[in-house]
Amino acid sequence: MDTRPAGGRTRGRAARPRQGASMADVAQLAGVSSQTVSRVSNGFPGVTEETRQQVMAAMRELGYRPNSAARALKRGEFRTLGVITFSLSTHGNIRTLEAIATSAARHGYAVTLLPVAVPTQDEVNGAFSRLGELAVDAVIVIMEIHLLDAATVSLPPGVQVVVADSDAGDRYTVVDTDQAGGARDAVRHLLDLGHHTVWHLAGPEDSFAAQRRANAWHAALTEAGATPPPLVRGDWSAESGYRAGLHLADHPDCTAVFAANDQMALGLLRALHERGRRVPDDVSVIGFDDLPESASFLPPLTTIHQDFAEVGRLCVEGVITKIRHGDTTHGTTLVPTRLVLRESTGAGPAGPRP
Amino acid sequence: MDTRPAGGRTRGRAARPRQGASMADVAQLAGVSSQTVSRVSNGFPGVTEETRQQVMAAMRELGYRPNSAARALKRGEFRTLGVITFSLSTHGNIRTLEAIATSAARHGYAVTLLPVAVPTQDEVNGAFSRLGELAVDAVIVIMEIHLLDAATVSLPPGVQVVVADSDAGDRYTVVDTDQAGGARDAVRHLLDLGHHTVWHLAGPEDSFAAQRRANAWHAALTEAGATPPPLVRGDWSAESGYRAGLHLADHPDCTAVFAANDQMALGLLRALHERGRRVPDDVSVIGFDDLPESASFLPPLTTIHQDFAEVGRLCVEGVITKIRHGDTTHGTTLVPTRLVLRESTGAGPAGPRP
DNA sequence: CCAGCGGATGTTTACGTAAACATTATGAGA
DNA sequence: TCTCATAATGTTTACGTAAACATCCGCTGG
Repeated sequence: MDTRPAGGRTRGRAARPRQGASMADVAQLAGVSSQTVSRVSNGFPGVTEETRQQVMAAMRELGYRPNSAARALKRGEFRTLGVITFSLSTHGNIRTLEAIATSAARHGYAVTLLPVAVPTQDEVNGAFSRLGELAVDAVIVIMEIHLLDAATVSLPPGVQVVVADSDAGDRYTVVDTDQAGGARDAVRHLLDLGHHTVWHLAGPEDSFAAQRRANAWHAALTEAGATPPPLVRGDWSAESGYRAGLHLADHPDCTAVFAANDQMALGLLRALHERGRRVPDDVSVIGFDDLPESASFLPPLTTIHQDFAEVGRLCVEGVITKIRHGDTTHGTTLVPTRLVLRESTGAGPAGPRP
Repeated sequence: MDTRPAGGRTRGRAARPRQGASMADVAQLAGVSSQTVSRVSNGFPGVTEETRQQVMAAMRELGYRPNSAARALKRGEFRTLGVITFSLSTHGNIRTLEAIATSAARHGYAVTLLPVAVPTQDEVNGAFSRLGELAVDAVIVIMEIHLLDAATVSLPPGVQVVVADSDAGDRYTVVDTDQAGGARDAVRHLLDLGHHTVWHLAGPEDSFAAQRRANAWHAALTEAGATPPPLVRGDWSAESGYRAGLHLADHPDCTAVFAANDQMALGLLRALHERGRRVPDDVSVIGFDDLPESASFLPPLTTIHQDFAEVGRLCVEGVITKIRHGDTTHGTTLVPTRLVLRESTGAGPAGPRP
């Protein structure tokens, strides 16, 4: 019996750093060729049950694990998806990322994270150039498209891309929440409750999601014959919502506010409370996102639920389809939203519609 | 001039799926050997400036990108860290992950995500066995240790591990927030404000973080000569905080509550408000985590700030040190917390201490 | 004037896997 | 009994890179 430690080599360098037994080692122990080990390892047919068992036993004994680098080199694919996103600070990005990771795992893909700390152009370029050397077959970008557009570094050839949370269906495959539909639902909900019009606390100007929510808000109002009040600008943060709320509290004719996300709605609620305006009696507030915490706001927040999990899932399936079929078509897939009724919205001055 | 498309091959299979030019292609175009290309690619000395420029030009022309699979195979390392975590649902995990990704990138490492959807034992085992085939040099586990302990699958040999958010310094290298210190600070702050004692809204029983916060709460109280009230159990969610709050609101002698996280504190605030108990006039509330939103709670929440970024950074540095030096020692690194004073805590019945 | 040195570059080889091809058994049908 | 097909297994080779070693060159110093 061979008494050398598992993974030892007869010839060559004493210390192979970290990497256990190879196919050759297993083959030797099992008394077969390494090709047979390969067949067993990949579950290929044409191996006797007896041989298979021997090989399996040898694998167990040596603690054999396929070397994924060698595999990737041979197969020409990594079975890995890259995810580019700047900062995981927003709830949506995280939920999407989580769904991507889960969905990718289900398809046998690993997920590699490419964080872009600061969303400057340099950082984005850096991420994309790093990407070139990265072991990924495809990339999912969770990022506002203008940053992607401005990137001077081109994507490595052969690396497929799907973009989430953006609108560039003409140049990329895009999966996104139906921002416009959700915003429209929010506005209609408030109008249906009898509010003459709806104010909008928008996200930052450079965000397409914010822009589309604001556009849809405006369109839904004019469609319904209501006069859009001046748009109030926030930056997604609760703090900015608070500041905007102090401002809005001074408008006595403001009875309904659609905040472009739940965090700003939170700040808004605080400001209104401080200024003695009751929600929903004096002012109705609706948010967008449906954070887990939103149900515990004061009062619990009526909001538009986004199905981030579905967005992530569709991103992965889209990108894997592209890998499989070398697909180069573009297009946008929209994931519907859902109105979640809680206690922050109530009847307006005109009374609820029948 | 050669008119074949870049990356084309004279011999062999027509369609090499996705993979551009190789070193050999660059070498041929530049009129040098592939070894020289390798030297240029890795920035090694011993190459004339003139040759270097020629090679670089050829690289650009062919869009050459080093094949990371081949590199990994040759070098025996992947320059990749795996991160195991179940669900990215908690603020802390995400912040830690973000810091890990950023810090890893700075060290030239990529980060691969290993999500464990449901924290069942099977799932954890699955993640660990997938890990064996995964292209990672080391693993950072963000997980309660009891799940790691119960995993029947052993880690692949040669893969270093660092655990965050846990306490297993005797068996693993651990980086964690100083849970006990933070909890002690929270309790002392409330006692200093003149509260006779402090109630505790704890996290779930199976969480070590929750357990340590609860233990420290108890210890700090007895140390100070105060009588610990019965512990109230939550599950980290705002909803559970709300339920607990309804319960606590009925105790007239409850003037100060230390919630084990900010989300439960949020629910607690809502319940107290609903029951007409003013914060901080009637009841003081302190949280733990310092979510970005906590400053916009009603009222803004006094809380214990956790430095997740530091935890992530230390995890990466720890694990890279281990990789470099084959370190097998264990030990725990604690990251200090910081008391963030806002408006949810105020003077107790005994009045603030001098 | 030549040995010898050192810098620049080329050649060989191995990393671990798996496709492609080659070889050896086994058994069925003529 | 002797093909010949077929299944089981072995052998060769290539994937792209980089370490190790080999070669070539010009120049310095004796």
